[in-house]
Amino acid sequence: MQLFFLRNMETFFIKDDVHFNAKDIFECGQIFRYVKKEEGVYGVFSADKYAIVSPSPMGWQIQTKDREYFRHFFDMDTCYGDIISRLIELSPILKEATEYGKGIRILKQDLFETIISFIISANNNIKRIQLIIEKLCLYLGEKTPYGYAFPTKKTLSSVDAAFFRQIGAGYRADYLQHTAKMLFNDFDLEQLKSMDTASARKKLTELKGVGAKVADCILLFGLSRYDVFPVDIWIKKVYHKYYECGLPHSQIADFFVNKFQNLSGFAQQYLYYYLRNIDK
DNA sequence: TCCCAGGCAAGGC
DNA sequence: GCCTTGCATGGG
Repeated sequence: MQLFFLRNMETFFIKDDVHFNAKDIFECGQIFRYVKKEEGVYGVFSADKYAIVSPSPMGWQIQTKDREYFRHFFDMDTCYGDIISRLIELSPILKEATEYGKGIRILKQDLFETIISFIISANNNIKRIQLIIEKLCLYLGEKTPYGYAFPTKKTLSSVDAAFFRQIGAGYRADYLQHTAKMLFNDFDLEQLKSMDTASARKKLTELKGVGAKVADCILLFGLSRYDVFPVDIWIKKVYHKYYECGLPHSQIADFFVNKFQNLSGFAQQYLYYYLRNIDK
């Protein structure tokens, strides 16, 4: 096993835990700025921070300048074993889904980056989403020794829609331009943290390009709200394959939140990852 | 050529 | 409220 050592980086280890697996964490669809270096070895960016995750004889090795940030980022204070057993009690299919994706952890991502990234994600495929975000960082992000940071609110608000079109954002260019300006000028992200989930969702949908599904992704990955269930094309397949199927699209999220309550976000991510890789 | 991708906004009813 | 349509782009 080759170890990747970086200068000026601290190292910490996550002792062997079946509920921590780099592949599951990064490839389950929750995050776009990661690079697979070799089997089990990933570089991951969050805002202007960076870490390398690799398996080692002492457990998962995390190398970073921002140790505490990434302990929090990887949600190390949550016991995923408990969550999984409770989910299995709530719905039988979660037994297979959590077995398949047992190494998933829901990352605590940078809020601004999450908003912009998931606006780009709408009606798009993951490869292209990653490519567009990569260009965003390359052209507007600060250069660091390990790659480009995500652009700041100020920088992102200073470019026009033509820039976003040029990097391939398509019709989302206007949403991005408008929302970047809103977030820099008069939209207070901090207030969202003290709002209840329903109010925060309503507030988020005031942003251009943020509808019900994107808002739920922002709440889940950027605000650590677990009483949400983002419904995209894959979750619709889950719904029709494993659950009842008489509800209109707009009520499917409520159906799942009613079932999984404050574990909905976890359930959603296991089911999404499972169906995307099993069903294709 | 058509269909699809972590949907949204706008307009019709 | 729910449903339909148009929407940029690149890959299959």
